[in-house]
Amino acid sequence: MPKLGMQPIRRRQLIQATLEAIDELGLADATIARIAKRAGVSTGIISHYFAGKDGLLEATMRHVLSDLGTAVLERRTALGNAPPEAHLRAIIDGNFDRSQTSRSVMKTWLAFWASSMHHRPLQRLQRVNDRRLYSNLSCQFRRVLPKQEARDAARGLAALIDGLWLRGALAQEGLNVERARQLAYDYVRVQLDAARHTRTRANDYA
Amino acid sequence: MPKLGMQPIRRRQLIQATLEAIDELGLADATIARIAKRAGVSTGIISHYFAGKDGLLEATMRHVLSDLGTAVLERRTALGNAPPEAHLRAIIDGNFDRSQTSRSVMKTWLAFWASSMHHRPLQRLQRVNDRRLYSNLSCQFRRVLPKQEARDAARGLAALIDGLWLRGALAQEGLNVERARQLAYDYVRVQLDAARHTRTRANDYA
Amino acid sequence: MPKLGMQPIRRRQLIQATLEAIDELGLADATIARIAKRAGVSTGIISHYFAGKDGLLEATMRHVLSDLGTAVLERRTALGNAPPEAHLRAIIDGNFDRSQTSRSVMKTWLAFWASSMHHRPLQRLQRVNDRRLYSNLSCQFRRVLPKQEARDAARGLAALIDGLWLRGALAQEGLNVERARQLAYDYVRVQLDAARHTRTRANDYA
Amino acid sequence: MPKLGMQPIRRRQLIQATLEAIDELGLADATIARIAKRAGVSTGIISHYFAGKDGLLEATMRHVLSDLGTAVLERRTALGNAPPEAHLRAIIDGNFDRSQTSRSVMKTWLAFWASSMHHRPLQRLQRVNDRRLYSNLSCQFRRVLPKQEARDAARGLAALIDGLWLRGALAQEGLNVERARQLAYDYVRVQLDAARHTRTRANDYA
DNA sequence: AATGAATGAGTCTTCATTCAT
DNA sequence: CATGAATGAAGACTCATTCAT
Repeated sequence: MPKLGMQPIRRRQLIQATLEAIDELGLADATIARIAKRAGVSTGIISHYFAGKDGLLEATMRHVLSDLGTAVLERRTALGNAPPEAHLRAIIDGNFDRSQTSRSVMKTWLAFWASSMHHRPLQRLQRVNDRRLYSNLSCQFRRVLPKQEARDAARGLAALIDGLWLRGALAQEGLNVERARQLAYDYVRVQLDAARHTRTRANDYA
Repeated sequence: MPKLGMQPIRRRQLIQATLEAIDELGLADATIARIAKRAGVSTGIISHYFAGKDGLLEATMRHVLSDLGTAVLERRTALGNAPPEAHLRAIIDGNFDRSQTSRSVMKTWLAFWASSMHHRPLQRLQRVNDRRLYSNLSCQFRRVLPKQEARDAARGLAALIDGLWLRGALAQEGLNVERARQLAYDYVRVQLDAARHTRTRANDYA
Repeated sequence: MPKLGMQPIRRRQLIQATLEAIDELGLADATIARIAKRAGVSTGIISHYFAGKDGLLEATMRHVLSDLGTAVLERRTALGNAPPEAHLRAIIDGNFDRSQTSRSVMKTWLAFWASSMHHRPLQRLQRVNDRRLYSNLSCQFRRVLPKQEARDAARGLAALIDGLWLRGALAQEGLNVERARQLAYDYVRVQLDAARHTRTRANDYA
Repeated sequence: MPKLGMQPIRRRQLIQATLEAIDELGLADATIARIAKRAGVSTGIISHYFAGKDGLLEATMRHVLSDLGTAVLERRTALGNAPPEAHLRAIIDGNFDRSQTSRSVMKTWLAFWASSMHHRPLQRLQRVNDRRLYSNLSCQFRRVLPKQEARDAARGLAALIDGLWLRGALAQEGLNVERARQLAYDYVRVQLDAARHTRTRANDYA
């Protein structure tokens, strides 16, 4: 019986199995045989749905990326045009969403980062994401900071977020999400405080 | 007798070739055949000197790690017991030393980070390094900050450094070392300023 | 669905090819590439069905062993509880069955004997077989001989059988099965005659 | 200082190391690197003295063979023209001499038997030895047995000796030399008794 | 005489992909 | 839609041999 609409189901199954396999074995040892076994399907099906292993990996990365985008977007749409600090916190929170801080996803991210250096399609995905984070941050900081300061604040915060993530992925004890978020909040506050002082002082001279 | 003392020469040669191969092809495609060809030697020699590919990779990571350690140490020994800010800047400078910011080394780092998640020996090396950076930073902050604040400042700065590095490795335009250092310096200054205010205010109340 | 139930067919094919390869080239030169070529399949299939070369060799030895067991058993089940001499002759005949005296099988045996000294799994198989022959013989001799004599007769006959086999394998002219069997029969007769004399004499004294 | 007459010393050293290596690792894993290390010399020296590994193995087999020949000959020259039984026992004793029943030598024998099937030079050595044993036995039996009986007795005894040896090499508990010799003696006695009966009966009819 | 560095052919194994069913 | 048998290229590793010193 040719079940209808199997495609999305199978795709989700296989992407999930891929994440698990990368978590458990690492990207290098996540062979399609093992992924297929974990998903409870045959190896042939992977080529059928993803046109090869690369397609599956790309789809998996796209999936994780999309989760990240959603996690951020959800928080921000709720805010309307709240002050910059709220939006910046929402972006931070999105980046430290539970969907992004599970060990399996963090490992996958790290693996993708490394292989994106030599894989055009992955590289494109990763760069789009990088720029999105940067421009989101930059845009918010710009509401209260001069252009150059806004950019630097965005660069610093983006680096801080990624760095906290990275060290969390590598550390024995894992990522302490609460603490990471707090450190990022602090960074935001400091940058915004600087803005306030500048403005105040500017007013003094007026 | 055959040429004596070839071992250190060959080892250096092969480690260099490994770095280049990882830079150009990525860790996954850095086969011993390609590494050997690049070094201008036969494949057999790798097993002879490193007891297999894993040994070569471990030695390569150790080499990069040792360069990093040296880069930091050199700057700090010149300082004696200068104030914390000087030491913190020296640590930052060491981490952004030219030996650590070449594209080839940054790619190698990223590759090692990813594979260290599933490779005990690499994991050990990486963790030792991680902890060294943290404890160095923590130690300096502790000279002027209460314990908890010092720790958080160290965590933040370590993450910022790694994050700047990471984003530099991934970015199309590469790492802007000058700007990265400046952002890290700013972070240090902010943390130390906080300390000064606290102390000043404490004095006010006295 | 792909061809079903290929496994037993392929396994038999590959075991047969292994026997031929060992016969022609010796165990040391029976590479899986050559075995696969002889079987008309690719090398990969060997790992697929036997999980590596060792698995194939073990399966091959097991196959030869099983043939030997069958050759002996067939002859003995036909005998019911015939006198010991008949059973002993059946065991001898089984050991010199055509399935065991082809040059290819004899060479394989010799090769396995040699490598069983340093290969646990093969050693186990070989020892089970050795003990089976000894205990079968011992058991039959015991029906007419005192314990100690029965054991020695069994040891002698087992050695004679293996020795005839061995020398047949090594000799230029090959194994003369008829003559070998006759020599073994003679050995049996002599041992049993000794038993009869003893008993007769015992009766004389009665 | 070019030491004089190193050749025989080195050769003996290397042959001894070869025997030990085969004992410990098996022929397949007795690489020249391991043999050389065991002998405390460099690998190059093996080619120098034996023109390659095959030469070393051949020399090793020749050495063992020569020990066997000596063990038999020594015992027989002491006998002069004693009766056949004494000579046959001497041959048996020589074959079970301590130089031939150490585990290391027995393993080596087995390995050589197996590889002699596909190595002309080893095969030649082995066949010369086989025939020597057979003709020695045959010659002694011939002194008291008709031609055909003598040949069969020789074939049987040769097989028995080799079989006892073989099973001793393979058995967990090793070779029980005393028991093996006794079983071979028994075989001789039986054959010679048969001769005596025949002759006696022949006389009766006279 | 002796070394051991270096080679590179040869081995086993793994794995993404294909395809007949 | 789905299977899994089969392929064969590519990988890491081993090892006998060579040769400059």
